[in-house]
Order: sequence, then structure tokens, then C-alpha cells
Amino acid sequence: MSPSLKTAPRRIVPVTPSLERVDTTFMQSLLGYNARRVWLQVIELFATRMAAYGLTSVDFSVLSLVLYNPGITSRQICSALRVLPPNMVSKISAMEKTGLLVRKPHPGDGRAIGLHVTQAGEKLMLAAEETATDLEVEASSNLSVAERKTLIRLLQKVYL
Amino acid sequence: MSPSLKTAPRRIVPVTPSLERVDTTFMQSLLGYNARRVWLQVIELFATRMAAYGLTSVDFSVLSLVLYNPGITSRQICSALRVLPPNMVSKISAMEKTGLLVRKPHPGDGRAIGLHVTQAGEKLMLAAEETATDLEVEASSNLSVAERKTLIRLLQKVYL
DNA sequence: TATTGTTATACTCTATAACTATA
DNA sequence: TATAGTTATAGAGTATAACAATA
Repeated sequence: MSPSLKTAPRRIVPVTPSLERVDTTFMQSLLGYNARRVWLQVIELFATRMAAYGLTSVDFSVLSLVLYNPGITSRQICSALRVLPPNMVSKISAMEKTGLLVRKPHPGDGRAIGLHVTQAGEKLMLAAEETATDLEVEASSNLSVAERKTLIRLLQKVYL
Repeated sequence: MSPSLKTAPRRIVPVTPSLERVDTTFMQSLLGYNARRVWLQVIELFATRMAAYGLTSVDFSVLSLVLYNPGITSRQICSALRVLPPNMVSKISAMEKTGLLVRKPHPGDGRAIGLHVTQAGEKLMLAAEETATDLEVEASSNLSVAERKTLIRLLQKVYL
């Protein structure tokens, strides 16, 4: 007699806890869950590639805002990025210290300070933006160009 | 003579720093940025509504996973939710303490512990899931039913 | 009185190392 | 030797209160 007839039936695919398939059907029906998964996938590659420029994803967003909105205030950046003012101070200070941007007195408001990218900051950002565009396409390579366009259009329709 | 002829030309719309429009054109071209904006919008309403059940968004995800995967291990939940094992311990302990789930010895592995929802946990989750589905539609009310379906399909295509 | 930038501080989330029990 | 669950702890991100200077 073969041993298999004496023992419990053997599974073809061994079911060890770490290998079992997990059912996520319900969560996959939620927009928030899916949006977060996509964000996590993109931001992971983003963080890796931007490290070459010494930028975090928040640094990148701040610099992009300053680049296209010269004279923008810290407060405006905080609103656009949903960051609290006290948490923005050190980030801006750090980027001023590394020579990426400068603070100039605001022309119309003595309380405010206008932010401007330096020549070095602009050069870095133009390269970083190209890297960002490339990496985004790479991170969503399962999508056709048309699908990616549709996806972004629908995402914006949700919050705009 | 009116004072307006002596002073600098007055703006029709006063441009105070906090009211100026900020140009976010470039960032809006990025999938990661748009996915995060949508996630933030959904999660805000999610957190508000789930507070009625005493659940955070992570609590909800954990319970949903246990509900549809009885006997699931802490490790599997960590993988599915991208949470590190040490950070899951207190969450599960808390939900066991509030009687939403229980830990039972894993049948095939003496090291592992199987998680199961209690009757109270199941009742809570079925109500919470209905609330979640409703709130998600509400948070994305700019979308038609067909658009929402397309959006989720495309998001899943990115990471699946 | 309200707002900008700021400091200090607390709380939460996320990450790493190391231990035990079991495989 | 490797893995599951756990503890302790460090670090990053996010939160509120309060202050000086300016509107």
C-alpha cells in the first residue's frame, strides 16, 4: 500500500499561510482603495527616480508650484498641497539652503514672502519634470496612451 | 479731482496672496498627483462616516479582509494592505478587545494565528460596507455610473 | 480683528532591529 | 535556516496652540 492512502489527502498546491490567495473583492469595488493602490505604485517609482535629484515628492511639488507661479507665498503652496503652514517652513528653508529657491519680500503685502526658483532650481526642475513624465508612463505601462488620457480625465472630473 | 486719478490704478479684483489662482498645470498632467487628489477626497468623507462605527479606514480594510477570508493571518493582511507587521499588532489587539474579531490557533501552522470576525463584527461590517458604498458614490458624484465603472476598471488595470 | 510666517510641541504613521516559538 | 507574531524604538508625517509683524 502506498502511504498516500493511509494519510490525509495531499493538496496539489500546498496551502501555507503566506501563499494563499487573499480575496479582496469588496475593497476592489471602492474608488478610494483603487486610487490609493495606483498612487502607491506610482509614488514608489517616483521616490526612487527623484532621489537622483535629491528631491522628495513633496519637494518636487513645491518646486513645480514655485516654477510656474513665481512670487507664490508659502501659504498658497500649503493650500494647493494640503500641507499645514508649520510643516512647510522647514521644507522651504532646506530648499533655500540648497540654493534651489529664494525668498523675496512680497511687493503688495509686508507680511508675506514671495518664493522664486533660482537658475539652478529651474535647471534641476526641468530635468526632474522630464524624468517624472517618463516614470509615470512607465509606472502605468499597462495602459495605452488613450486609456491613460481617459483615466486622468476621469480622475480630474472627480475632484475638479 | 477724484483720488483714483492721483493714485496707482486700482485692480478690479484685488490680488491678495491668499486669493490669487495658482497654476497647477504640470502637476495635473501626472497620474500620481490625480490619483492622490481623488484618494484624499474620498478618504475625507470615508473617515467622517466611518467614525459612526468607530472604525478608521485601515480598521475597515482589515475587517473586510477577515470577513471574506476567515482564518487569514496577520501576515497576509500586512501584505495585502502594505502595512508592516509590527504596526498591525496593536490594531488587531484593539479590535479583538472591542469584540469585533477573535484569534484562533492556525490549523496547519503552529506559528500562525487565524483571524475570524465575531457575530458583532460581521453585523457591524455589513452595515459599514453599505455606508462605504454609498459614500463612495457620493464622493464621486461628478461621475456617471458608466464613468465610475470605467475609472475603476482603468485604475485596476494599472496595478493588477 | 484677521492674516503671514514662525516656533514649539504632541500625536500618528511608518520603519528597523531583535526576540520567541515554531517550521 | 526561515517564518509568524511580537516588543521596543526611531523617524517621518501631520496636528494644534501661540507668538510677532503686518493688514
